[in-house]
Amino acid sequence: MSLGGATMDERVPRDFETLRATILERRHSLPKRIAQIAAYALDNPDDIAFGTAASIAASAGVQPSTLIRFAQQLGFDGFTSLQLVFRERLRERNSSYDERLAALRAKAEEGAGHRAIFDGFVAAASTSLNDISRTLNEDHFEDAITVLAKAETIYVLAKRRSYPVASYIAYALGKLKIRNQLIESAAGLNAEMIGFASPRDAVIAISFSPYAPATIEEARVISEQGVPIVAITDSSFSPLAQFARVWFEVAEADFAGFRSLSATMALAMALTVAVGEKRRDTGKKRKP
Amino acid sequence: MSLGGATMDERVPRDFETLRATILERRHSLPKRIAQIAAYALDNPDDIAFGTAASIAASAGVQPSTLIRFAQQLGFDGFTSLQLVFRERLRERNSSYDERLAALRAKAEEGAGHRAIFDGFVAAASTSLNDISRTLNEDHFEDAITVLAKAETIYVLAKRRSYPVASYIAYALGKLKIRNQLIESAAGLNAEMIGFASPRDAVIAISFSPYAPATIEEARVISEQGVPIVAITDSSFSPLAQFARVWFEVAEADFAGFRSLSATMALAMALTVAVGEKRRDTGKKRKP
DNA sequence: TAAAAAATGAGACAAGCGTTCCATCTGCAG
DNA sequence: CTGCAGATGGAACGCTTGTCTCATTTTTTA
Repeated sequence: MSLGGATMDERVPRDFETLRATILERRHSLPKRIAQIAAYALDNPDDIAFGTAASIAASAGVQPSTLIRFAQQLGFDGFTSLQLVFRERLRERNSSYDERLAALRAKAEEGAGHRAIFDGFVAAASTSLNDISRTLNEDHFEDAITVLAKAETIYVLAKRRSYPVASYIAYALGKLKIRNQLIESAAGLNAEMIGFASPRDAVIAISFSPYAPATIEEARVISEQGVPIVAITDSSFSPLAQFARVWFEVAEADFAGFRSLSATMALAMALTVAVGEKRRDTGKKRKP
Repeated sequence: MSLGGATMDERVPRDFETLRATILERRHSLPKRIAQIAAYALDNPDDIAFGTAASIAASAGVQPSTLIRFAQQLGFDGFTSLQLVFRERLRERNSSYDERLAALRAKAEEGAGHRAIFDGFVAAASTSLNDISRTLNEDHFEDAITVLAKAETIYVLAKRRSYPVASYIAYALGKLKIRNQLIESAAGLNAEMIGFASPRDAVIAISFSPYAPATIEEARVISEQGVPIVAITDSSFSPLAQFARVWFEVAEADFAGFRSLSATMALAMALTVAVGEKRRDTGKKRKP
């Protein structure tokens, strides 16, 4: 009976943040060696998650038994249960973005207010940025810059959903005083516009599934003229990839049926500025 | 000697990405049971990191010994060494959002090279998203949705740097079958276009410092016609704010002189979708 | 189809694990 | 200084772990 009472008194912290708070709170009332471990645990949470009781105790400069007393003092029944909290923390942190996005999607679907919609788009954008910064192929990036920096005129080709990116690229290239041509024409003169492109020029083409047929067709024509294409698309099966000299695979997360543009946008900005920088450098070298 | 040769032949993947690539590459040449574990490992990397050989084998539906053969086939000398790679992955991924951002920014600032430019733009975009999700005023957001949902036609007004956002809004509104008009005209008929707007319509206007004079002027004219304006701009001193019924302050981080658009973009997407949703709901209520 | 080779399953085993127990030490009240 | 309770160290224990071995099954080859 009294044992049952005792275990009910001590609320066992099940998540890392609660545990952390509990430790900080009791910090000053803990015995010396136990406090020593407490400090080590908060400083090296990863070691607690992965290490063995023996290795952790050695690193912290205490005996393994002290480690267990520490766990018990916090209400756990042993080191193993305490370690689970530290492991769970790693699991959660790792998948937090995807899970958060999934949760938001579910929330938004059941109609949980407009704030959820906003949060969803922010989460989708963050996820996309995370992904691209992990997966960007640096060699492709360098190749693309080389191709574009050599071009006399950079043509920019994108329709529909990708069009905003194209219009931004055109704006930024203009600001950098790099000659460029956005392939769009209210008068339906795209074909003629493309006809002017030569192998000394280059194209940035952007298209995601479902690929705008016009983009694909224009990319085909322009690549047959020998103009090198730098493509931003969403998979190696993209019809755009086959025409491209260099292509980037960008996986954008979506929300409410609308895919983010943040990763594509960041890549586009980086490409543009890097090309500008490369031109300045080679310009200096030519006429020093 | 022959042993030395053997170990040198097999390059042991030390980081998770390499390991993943290796597995995917050999996927089809692996024995059935081994392939079974390979698939499980890529699907449940967390389980591999934390589980014991026995528990993982049970979850994957194989014998523990098969797990070890899998590890050896990849060049590891046992399950334990393979597990270390999966653990290292969690350790690295764990670095929190802010830490990662700081690392990116540091790299971008000190490190020359083109990768640094890319990192810089990703960092700027992430920072902007962080900021906006902290500072977005929920009441303003609701007000803006109310104003826009009531509009017969939504006019979209933005030039230069903000134009990509406007073109995206127009695209998304179109997809949601919401009548809209992007205020741009190759023929210089903007004034006439604006003239059609009535108080039963609404405007989304976007402009950041240095404010495009045309945007400000058009916003002034259209507000004098009694058309409510929802503005996205960068400060309360913005000339756009004074004409607006509702306005949002969006602080975008910049890199290399180019400001991010990610926060503005996320807000624009959220506004658009939320308006679409609100219209569906009130539509249902009106004629059930 | 028969023989050889590769893959697999299942049990054995030593090493290392978390935990417990008890002797010793430390700090403090009387 | 003595007595005592809590804190600590270190050895011992039982159990689970990863790995190895070997018999059996499956696949490949001739």
